[in-house]
Amino acid sequence: MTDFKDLIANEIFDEALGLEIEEIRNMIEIPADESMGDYAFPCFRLAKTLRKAPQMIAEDVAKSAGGNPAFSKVENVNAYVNFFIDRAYFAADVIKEVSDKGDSYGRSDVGNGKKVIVEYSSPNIAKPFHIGHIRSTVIGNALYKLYDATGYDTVRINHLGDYGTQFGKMIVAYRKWGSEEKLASDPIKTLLGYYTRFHDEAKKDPSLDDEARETFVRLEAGETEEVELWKKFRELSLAEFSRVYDMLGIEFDSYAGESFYSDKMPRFIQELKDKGLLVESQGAQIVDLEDYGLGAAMITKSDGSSLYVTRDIAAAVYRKEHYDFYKCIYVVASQQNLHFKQWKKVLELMGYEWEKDCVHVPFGLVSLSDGDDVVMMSTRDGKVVFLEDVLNTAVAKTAEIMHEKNAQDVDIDEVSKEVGIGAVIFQELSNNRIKDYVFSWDKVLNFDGETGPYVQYTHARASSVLRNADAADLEAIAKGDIDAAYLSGDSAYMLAKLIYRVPEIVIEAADKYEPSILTRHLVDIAQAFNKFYHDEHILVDDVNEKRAKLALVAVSKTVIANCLGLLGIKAPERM
RNA sequence: GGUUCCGUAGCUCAGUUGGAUAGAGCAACAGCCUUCUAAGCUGUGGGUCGCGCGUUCGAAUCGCGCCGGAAUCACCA
Repeated sequence: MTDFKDLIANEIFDEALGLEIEEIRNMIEIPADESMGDYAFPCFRLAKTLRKAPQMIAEDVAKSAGGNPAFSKVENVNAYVNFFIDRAYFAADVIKEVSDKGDSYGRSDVGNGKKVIVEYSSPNIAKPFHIGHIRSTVIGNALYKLYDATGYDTVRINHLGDYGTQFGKMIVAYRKWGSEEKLASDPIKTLLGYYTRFHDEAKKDPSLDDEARETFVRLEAGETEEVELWKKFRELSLAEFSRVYDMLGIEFDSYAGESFYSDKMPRFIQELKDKGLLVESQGAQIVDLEDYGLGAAMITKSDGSSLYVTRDIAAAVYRKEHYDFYKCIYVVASQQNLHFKQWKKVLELMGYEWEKDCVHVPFGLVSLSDGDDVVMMSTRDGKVVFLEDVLNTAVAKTAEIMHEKNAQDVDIDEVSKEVGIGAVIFQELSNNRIKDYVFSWDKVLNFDGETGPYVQYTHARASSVLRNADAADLEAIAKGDIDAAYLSGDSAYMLAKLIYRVPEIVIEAADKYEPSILTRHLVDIAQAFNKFYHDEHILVDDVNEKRAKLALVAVSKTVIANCLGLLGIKAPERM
């Protein structure tokens, strides 16, 4: 595919301007308005060095840069030099590229096989998956796919919250009030019941908390009885989580959670001591980070047991030694910003220079509305929306709509899952990660406008047009036997331009750890396709015109499916 | 109180690493199915880009100061 910025930079280049080709390339921008061309080169900055009015510079550049057949027009407007690309040339270029690449259009090899670890989802064992957990899960999955698509060698880690004092609590509760049959029949709800009961009782009798801490100490010391119970809780929980992961189509390469690092910590505690970083404070061992404005990072509690930071240090070093990563990405809520800053600082003080390659990718908080108030989700107080309920409701609503519309030749069972779950994922990925939001049923169940179903619908619509085409037409476009001159209308051109940008958008989304960049672009593509669909009749009598338009439809369908795939969403043929 | 993040249309949000007249969707209203899927398309109304000062040829975007909201600040993760 032609790189038009390169092409333009080479046209503009002139030693008298005093700019390298690469500098010129970086200055080229895309005008806000179509009528001002496809690419623009602003000359303001040159005014100083050339000691000439920017308009005059633009005029000169425009004069010398014309003449290439790829451009239909090059003109200056005030200080801008505007480039108009020849539309037929452009459409032919884009269609050929997407047709050749097919499923791999949008992928690139900028990662050059370097190892990238993505840690995401990481739920706490023994607690239900709620709507807050979807963020790390879905954003992390999209980032994994984006890194995979840009040529990195990826490892997906589910850093399970399967350790810590909470398991001391759970074991104490189970021993006091537990029942094996209840646990087997509905594990998560039963475990959750123990957990909430523990907290209620501990309010009255604080000695329970001490008992829980002691129990965790025994668990960490490897006492058989505690370890057996903990194993049981972990396995039962994992089985339930995998049901949700299956619905979302999400997999992991490793489930090495916090417990995995339990026996790997003493080495680092010793190392911290040896390096003179560890200080005793009120019976606990800390690293003092006051000088960096980061407070104190607690490494071991006064009873000697470990903490979050300790386990994360062990995990990071283990991963570096085991995977030798180029980059390790942590998709974890912004609530833990301080924790990650402390942890990185400790690694830095320990002399691990590669801590710079560890990236915390934070995301905003999901809260619930409670009357006029907005409240944080709380499993304990029952103020919680379960992810599985949201997914099931979205699927049911989709099936209802499909029945209303009398969908023909469609497996409603299958497609309603793809669309309903796709809607939930899509919504999660459509805003900037960092934004907080308040969960709303109306919003997740809205399938109009900038939504997953809208994009999927566009894909199904394109598929439908292709089904209505003749075999001879499809054969011709497969061979590339088309006349792109029929694709110079505004809406066809707009669509082609958006498709052209997909590979760079994928790279940008990965670089910025921001799947929403791709989601937004995908909505733009769907809008452009629908406009094209309405503006121009596709299956016209004129064979050449029909084939050119069909080629653009086929290419659009491929691109939409590829982009949905990168977000972890299915692209049904009919809906 | 310290630190970090957020503030753009009634609501939810984009805004291309400082550029040309600030854009979508939802909601409201008005149109478009005897041609390819109306989960669609077209149009109308709706803005002191939280406020102020500064840097610059140029600021929603960068700096500083306020105002408002959120998260977080040692034995949870």
